Amino acid sequence: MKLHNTLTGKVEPFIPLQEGEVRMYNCGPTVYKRQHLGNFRAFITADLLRRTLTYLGYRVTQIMNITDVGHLTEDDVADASGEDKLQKIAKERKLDPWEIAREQEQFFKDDLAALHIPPADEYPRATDHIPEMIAMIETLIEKGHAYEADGNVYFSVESFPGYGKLSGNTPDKLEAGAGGRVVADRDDKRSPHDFALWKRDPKHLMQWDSPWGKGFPGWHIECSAMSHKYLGETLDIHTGGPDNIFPHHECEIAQSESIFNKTFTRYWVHCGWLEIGGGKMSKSKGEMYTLPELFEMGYDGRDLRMFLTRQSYGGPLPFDLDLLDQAKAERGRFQNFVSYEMRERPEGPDNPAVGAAIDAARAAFRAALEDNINTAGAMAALHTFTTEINRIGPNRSEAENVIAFMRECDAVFGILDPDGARSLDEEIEQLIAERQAARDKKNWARSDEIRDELLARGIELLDTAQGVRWKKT
RNA sequence: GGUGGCGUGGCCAAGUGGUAAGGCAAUGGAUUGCAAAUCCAUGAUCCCCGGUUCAAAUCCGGGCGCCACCUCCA
Repeated sequence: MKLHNTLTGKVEPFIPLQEGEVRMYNCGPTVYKRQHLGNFRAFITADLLRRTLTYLGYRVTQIMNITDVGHLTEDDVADASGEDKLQKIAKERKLDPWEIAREQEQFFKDDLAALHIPPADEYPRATDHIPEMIAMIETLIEKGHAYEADGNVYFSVESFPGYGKLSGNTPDKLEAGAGGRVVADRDDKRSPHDFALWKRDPKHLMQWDSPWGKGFPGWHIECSAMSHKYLGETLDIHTGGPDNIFPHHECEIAQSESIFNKTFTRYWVHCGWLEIGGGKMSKSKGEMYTLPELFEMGYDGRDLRMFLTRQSYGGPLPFDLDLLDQAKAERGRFQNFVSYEMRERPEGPDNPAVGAAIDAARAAFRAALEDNINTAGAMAALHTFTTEINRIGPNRSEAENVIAFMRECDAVFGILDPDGARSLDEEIEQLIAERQAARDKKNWARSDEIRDELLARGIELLDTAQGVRWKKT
């Protein structure tokens, strides 16, 4: 298995700290507003990693945080009007921020389920880990990495020489390249690059007691605290969206490594942006789609999975409805293959080419995944496979092996509907029978009339060599 | 200004030294009562200009274009 590591900028062999076991932390959602499709690219990437590692035989422990405390709107230049997003929405909706956080957390989990993303081992909430964060901040102060200023606590970036190793944004570069954007307008900070560990703001709706008075934690410390609690001092994998690289993950490294004096995360994995109209899909910009909106338009969770997984996770992914249709059509090809082409196959002589094709496809599939989760390559292997099998025309038992293999691969992609009990109501069964009778009499007009009627009701009829088949559209 | 990424056929996209996977769409053919599905066939001087090499989409240098981060953001 090879993975692209943001820390080195290279694809490198993945070797977990403990053989066969992977400890993975995923930066989760900020629960103040419904997540949109772009957000889910990061969560699908985490899911894909977990599924791939599991497929390859690793035992994976997966932790995803829930950021329910909200972030500082202006981490560096917060002032009296600086407001937390959660708090802002709460005011607008005249609701308790806790209520919104819990409601949005549930929506998030609903959306994960709709995307067929199995739950992580834990979804720790930031607000449930305030004592752990405070303890870490105290340690940072003791070790000289942080300082208090009037109820605020800041991390001193210059106390950590490794700052910038993840993103390339070292303090000198930030200084040189600031372009007027880094402004030292907070005089209680020793350096404009220092970031908040604990904030004092009487107007803030979520408040906790601390050694520095009432206040609330800075954004970055929660991930250092929770990853440590659930996964230990060194993580194998830490994931997130591209926006997390700087400053969030850079700051996490500074905090955790300053405390434990050891590598915080061995492999940093970040997905690329989901782009719409040439730019990123973003909560703070207008154009975006939530899952319920897309379901309303007739796409289902597996179509969205197909769209989000069919190309490599690392680069930018353009989004528009035409591309989503392309993905839906591509998924339809696989679904059709397992649900119809390979069903009710006739008995017949064995063909050794079928087993050989499965072996070859499995090897190609696995090799692609091991190469930095090359999903496009793995998909291509399956397309080549299905075409070859369709050409061969396997017998009944061979077709069962083919389906089993496709299901095996789908443990990674999660794009195939399980063929549950397939039944139609009696009226429809009767119409199908009536049409068959009409066809036997070559009454094509009546036959086509029934076919059109059923199509309008979402049942598509297909006349095959094995008789009439139907599928839901 | 700094940092990171991207530029491959109509669309999407693998491939990072040996002469371009795959999907979507389109067209023709086989099959079909007609369809659908399926199978077969058809398309690329890999952004530009130099250079290295027997050999470059792939390495090096220089351009051009696009995106993002540096402020909350997956």
